[in-house]
Amino acid sequence: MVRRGPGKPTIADVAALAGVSVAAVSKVVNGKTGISAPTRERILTAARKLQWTPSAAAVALRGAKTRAIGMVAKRSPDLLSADPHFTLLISGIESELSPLGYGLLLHIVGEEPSAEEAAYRRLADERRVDGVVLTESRIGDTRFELLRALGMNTVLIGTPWRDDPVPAVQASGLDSGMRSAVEHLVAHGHRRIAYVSGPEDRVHTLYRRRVFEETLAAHDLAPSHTIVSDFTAAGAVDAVGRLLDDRRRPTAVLFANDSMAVAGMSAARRLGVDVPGDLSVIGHDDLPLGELVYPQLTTVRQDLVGLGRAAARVLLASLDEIEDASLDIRPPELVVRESTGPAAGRQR
Amino acid sequence: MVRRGPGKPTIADVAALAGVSVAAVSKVVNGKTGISAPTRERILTAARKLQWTPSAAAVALRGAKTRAIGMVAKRSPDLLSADPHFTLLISGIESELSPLGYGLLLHIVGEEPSAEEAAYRRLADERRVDGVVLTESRIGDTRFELLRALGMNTVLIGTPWRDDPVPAVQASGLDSGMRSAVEHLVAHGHRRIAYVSGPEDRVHTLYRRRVFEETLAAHDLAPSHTIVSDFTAAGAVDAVGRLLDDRRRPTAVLFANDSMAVAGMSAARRLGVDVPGDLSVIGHDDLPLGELVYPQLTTVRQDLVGLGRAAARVLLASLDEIEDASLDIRPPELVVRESTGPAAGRQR
DNA sequence: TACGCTAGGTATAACGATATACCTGTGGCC
DNA sequence: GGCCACAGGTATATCGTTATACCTAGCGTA
Repeated sequence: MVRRGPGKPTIADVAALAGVSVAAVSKVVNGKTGISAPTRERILTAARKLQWTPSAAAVALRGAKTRAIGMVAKRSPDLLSADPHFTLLISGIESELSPLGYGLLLHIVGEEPSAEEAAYRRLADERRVDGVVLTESRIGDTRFELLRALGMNTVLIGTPWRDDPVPAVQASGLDSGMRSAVEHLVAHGHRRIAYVSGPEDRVHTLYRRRVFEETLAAHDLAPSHTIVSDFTAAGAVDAVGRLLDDRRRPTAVLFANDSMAVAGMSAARRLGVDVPGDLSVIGHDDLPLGELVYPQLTTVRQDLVGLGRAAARVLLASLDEIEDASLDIRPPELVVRESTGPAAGRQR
Repeated sequence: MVRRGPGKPTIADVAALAGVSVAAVSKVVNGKTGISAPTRERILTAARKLQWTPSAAAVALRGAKTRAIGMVAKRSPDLLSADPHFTLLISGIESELSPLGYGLLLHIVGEEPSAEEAAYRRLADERRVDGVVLTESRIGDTRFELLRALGMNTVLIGTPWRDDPVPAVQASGLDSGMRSAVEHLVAHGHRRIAYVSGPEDRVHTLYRRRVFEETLAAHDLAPSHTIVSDFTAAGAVDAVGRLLDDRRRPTAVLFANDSMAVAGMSAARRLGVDVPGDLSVIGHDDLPLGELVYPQLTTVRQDLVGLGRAAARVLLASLDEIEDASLDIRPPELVVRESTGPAAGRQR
């Protein structure tokens, strides 16, 4: 049998090496007073020599703090990788958690309705995390109640459904992105503008559609088409097919995310429709993807990393890890690139 | 002061409700023998009624098993979201971990050299995870030694550097993807073929370049250009610029990942070079992105989800959670789409 | 009858860190 | 000189589970 390494040092080993009690070591590493400077030094040196760090499990058991945050992403792998929305949020969250030694416990569940709830329940029941981040606020969302019942710290990225008293983070001037997108199109002479939205159970889907319609109405216009889609490439291709089939086809389309927009652009060009010559296309989120393609995608930038960071800070504040949760999130703004132009039939 | 909910039930509460000792409860939930069927039922009912689940922290402290796996991704948020490589791996890993109640603790660190090591060290020192997944095997990789020294279960996704005795998962027939990509091009009459690789410290970069050169050599050809890039869009654009500037410009380019390939295609078209008419382009990984764009990207498919799953299984096996770690990973294969065609100057 | 054996439990010591309560020696002060 | 205060510690209960050792009743057997 092999010796299992040094067997992992414990606080007792450090105490023994420094010639003090375990309590003294604990006090030093937790910054409590009552230990003289020379003793403190001896203890710290001993800890360094043994490469000792407090065991997360023991700390968690004692203090009921796990120093971890949970997040459940409800998406199929394919969709997840096609749309790096989550990835950016996660990056933002991590960037705030890391410096404080917090970890992010991630669960990816499929579309089965019960899987998500089960995942949250497990995180809470097993006390694996100190808080959770919720994304994609949905109509009739039951997750808040569940988590409140489980006594879990929660923060939502997005707009709460109704007036749910859940802490939420969102950018100020939330409608500015969609509004300036529509106005950009109108200013370029577009009169028939379509919207391809995400699934209707999302709160932001309805919100953005409302802004879309209101902005058009302010210019005495109505949506030419509104198609409910599903964030997939296939959905986008299908939507574009239907839009272009129409005798009164739109001259511009807004998509609910960038991957649909890119897929839509390709579908249009495959049908012999030039972007932006015959059809202007606008995406949403400003993922790196949009800059990669030709023509580059005009899109509504959303500060996803900022949203992630802000969400993390809200949780950290309610865990008394930081004083002030506030962090300003850049408001959504239109990024004009190459996929939009003057309305067809007007340009010459 | 508000009563803090039910105060979270413990095993003792369950035992009390069932009228047995805590030990009896523990035995039942862990499937040990020595408890009669009726008592077992009483205990299970009590547990259900109280919604009790063992506290992860206490279990971890006792058994030294945290039921969590760690992973450190070393990338900037931008790069991470441009290239969903990691996302797919994570999906695969999660799909194996979830059913067994294991969690994935994710850390995203920037490019600073020390950050990654610090993250691994922290995972190990604090005993937050039972094992870690390593990706992107690098030349002169120090992570294995570090983790071995820390006594951490480790699995590498990719080819180990030298003969490092670290458990690794990779597809069989690893070179088949790159080889058939080159052969596809040669068969279409391409003679001047370039390769835009990722950073040179990656093991797979060198490996693929070797396969690239060997396959060409088998057809009495040599690489027209080899450019070392960095997985970014800017890097790809720059590379394409240099390739097309050359009087003896290549008629085909292979890129080390799909985002570079897509960015490269766009750059070419922006320079008035038709894809695939004037330049054939091949990517690597087969991310959903490749199907979104126009023309659709010919690429080398890699079973990233499978690799993630296999890695998770190796760890689970070494943690005695499953018997057999084996899982077959689909070998890399060429997916021919629209971005490749006959060599320019040959077609008519 | 005494003995052993087993099924079906119970009591309790870990696991590692922390907070609380409790010592102890020294100096200051009246 | 006697007493107190306080710096600088120590000893230990505790968190929730699990594993180990140990009971105990009931039955079969010599």
